[in-house]
Amino acid sequence: MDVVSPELNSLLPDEIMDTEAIEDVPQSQPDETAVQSEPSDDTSVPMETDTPLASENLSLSLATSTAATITTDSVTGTIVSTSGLQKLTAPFTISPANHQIILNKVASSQATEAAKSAGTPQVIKQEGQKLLVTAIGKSGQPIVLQLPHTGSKPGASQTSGDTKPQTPQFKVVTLGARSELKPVVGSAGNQVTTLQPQQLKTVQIAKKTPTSSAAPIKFIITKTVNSKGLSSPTSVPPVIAGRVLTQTSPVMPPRTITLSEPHNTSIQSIAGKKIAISPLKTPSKVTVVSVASPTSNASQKSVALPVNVALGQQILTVQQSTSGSPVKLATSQTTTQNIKPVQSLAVGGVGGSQFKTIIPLATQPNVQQIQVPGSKFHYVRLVTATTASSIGQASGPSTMALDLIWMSVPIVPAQPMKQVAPKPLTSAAQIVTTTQTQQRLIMPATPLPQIQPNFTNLRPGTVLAPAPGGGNVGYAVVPAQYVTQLQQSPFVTLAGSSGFPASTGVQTQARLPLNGLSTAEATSRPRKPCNCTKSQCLKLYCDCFANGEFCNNCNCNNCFNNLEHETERLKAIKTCLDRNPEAFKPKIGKGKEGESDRRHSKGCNCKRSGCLKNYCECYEAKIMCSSICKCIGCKNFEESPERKTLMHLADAAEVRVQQQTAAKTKLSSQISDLLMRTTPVNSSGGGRLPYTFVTKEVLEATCECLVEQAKKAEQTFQSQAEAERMILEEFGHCLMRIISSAGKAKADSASISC
DNA sequence: GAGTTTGAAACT
DNA sequence: CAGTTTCAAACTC
Repeated sequence: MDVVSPELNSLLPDEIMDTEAIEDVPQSQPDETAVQSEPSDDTSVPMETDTPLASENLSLSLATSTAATITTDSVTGTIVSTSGLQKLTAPFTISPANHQIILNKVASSQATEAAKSAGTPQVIKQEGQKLLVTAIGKSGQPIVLQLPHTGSKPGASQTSGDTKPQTPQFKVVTLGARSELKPVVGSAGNQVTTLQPQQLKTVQIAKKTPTSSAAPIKFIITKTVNSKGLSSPTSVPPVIAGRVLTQTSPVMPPRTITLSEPHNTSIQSIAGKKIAISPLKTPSKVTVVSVASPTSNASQKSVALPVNVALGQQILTVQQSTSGSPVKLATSQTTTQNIKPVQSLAVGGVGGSQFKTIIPLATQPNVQQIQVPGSKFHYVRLVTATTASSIGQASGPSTMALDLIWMSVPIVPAQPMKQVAPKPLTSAAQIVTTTQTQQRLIMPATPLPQIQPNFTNLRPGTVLAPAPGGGNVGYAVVPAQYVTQLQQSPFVTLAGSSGFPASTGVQTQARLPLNGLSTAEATSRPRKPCNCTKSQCLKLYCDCFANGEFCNNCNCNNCFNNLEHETERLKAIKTCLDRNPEAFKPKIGKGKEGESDRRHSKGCNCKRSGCLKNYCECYEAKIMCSSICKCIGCKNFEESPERKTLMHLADAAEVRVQQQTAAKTKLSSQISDLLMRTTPVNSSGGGRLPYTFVTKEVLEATCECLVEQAKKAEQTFQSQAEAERMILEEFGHCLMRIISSAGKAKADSASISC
């Protein structure tokens, strides 16, 4: 196991790297019932830690037994929040079909006892927040999430007399596991324990709330890497730190849940099982992502089930790997104070697949946390097993081959949750065929015109609950940049077949909006590989580095912008931030207050390009120069005729490219269609008849007829002219018969095809 | 593809 | 902060 070395720690700002607040929470609830059943006491806090969370806490839990008994299409009940001084009751609906639970606060807390008596999972939900819990693929496998306070109000929920910062806690609880898989849990004692089936493991990460109002909260990142080293980065919008409880039955595979609290988060997927998530870009645009749940299937065997659970402002992504598709995940939480051991819970996989839990502990080397100075984001290097047998077997993880996964854990203050009216999946959404055991993300190919107006004002992470009975699809608003990544990831395409075919695709590097480019622009074209030769990709000359990305599939030489040179990279990051704290922030941001247009944060300094070439950062970002630009001879302003001309030309060129592309596509399709035809039958009425009817046999027969006709003329002593006429006449008859036969065959073919 | 131009980043 | 150098992308041929 790797831990952050003192050297690395020293490189990072204290306010970021100080993770002492992360507590190693003892697994005080080793059995299912302890976790499944929330305390009957309304004032009790359903968390294992002794830190009172009060009203800031959010908890959502689903009892294993209860979930197992959910066989109807839906279960409706009430969840009661009993966190501290605030009592919240929230009606909830559990729909096994979609495995989503939408919580809405209600004014009453009366359902506490009812829920308890009925064995109903209790969910403690913070006021104003909405939780969407998506089970991992099927009923009986609910994900229980408990969310602590958002961190935006540090200490707000503290009880009187408690001078210590509140300790929001994040917990991952996994109940049971597939028999062939064992969750691996690291403990503070540098131990690795293996969860037995049906054994409940509670991993809780405590985080002290920073005294600052901008309390960074880290959250959850889910990363799935299959056996081929492919990963499925999932962006995690701002989320409230919380608890995640994953329940698995003995026959069900353990769940892998990675949680993070990102802020300005960008996820970078890198081939080679390395994940780098950049926090350096602030999502400026949100895209609606519908989260679909698979149908219930208790017998799922090989499944890739990505589940995005939006929690507050964040989306939890839970993905279950398929066989041969190890899932690597990590739970990490950083704080600005007091590093304490952090446990991550890894869950097993299916049949040789690898579910693993990475448990970052300050004293243990299995997780390395690296904070990007000033970026409110840090990397977590996860040590994971790469051999299916090591983890998938009950023999324990001691023999597992370790691999590394890097995940960024953005630190973001939680944001208030927006209530959004449920929107059913509409036809505008991209159709995703959901297999019985698979869960897919459904992302509208178009902005869902019916609901877009509502979405445009939503904050990332907003959860749109599916309309009651409106199907099994909900929506979560996530930064658009994440959608691109999702679209690239098996989460979308995937989840698919049991063989996880989609995951076999090459994992591409994250596409981040570059310097203010719109999401569409950023996502419409892949990020260019850098060609750095002298900077080692550790200076801002390198676009990859500047965008907070690792180099991947680049053409650079002597590249240090990778995990192999983490020390150097961190130094470089620190150097850049020392030089310019805004170095990794998007250059294109909002204009002055009241201005809606984007503008370059520093302005350009162009002298020769007239700001009408891509040398100009403003022009490159497709924005006009502003008053802060120091350019000379600028022509990149609204009324500039040169700019308009260029724009028109660019538009025309783009149209031409699109047309050419469309023409090529059409032509290719037509060619393919022609090649695919086995019988060249002309489908158009009155068209040509199939030439294939003029076969060798037909020709021979025709010739025989003509010869026979010639002989007949000769035998009857016909003149040459008459003989020719007879032969030609016979030839005509032959042609007529050929045509007739062809036409008949055509008709027969048509009738068959129809 | 090589060479040139350009402007941001880095350096002094 | 200004001037210079370095650097890699954009651009031209």
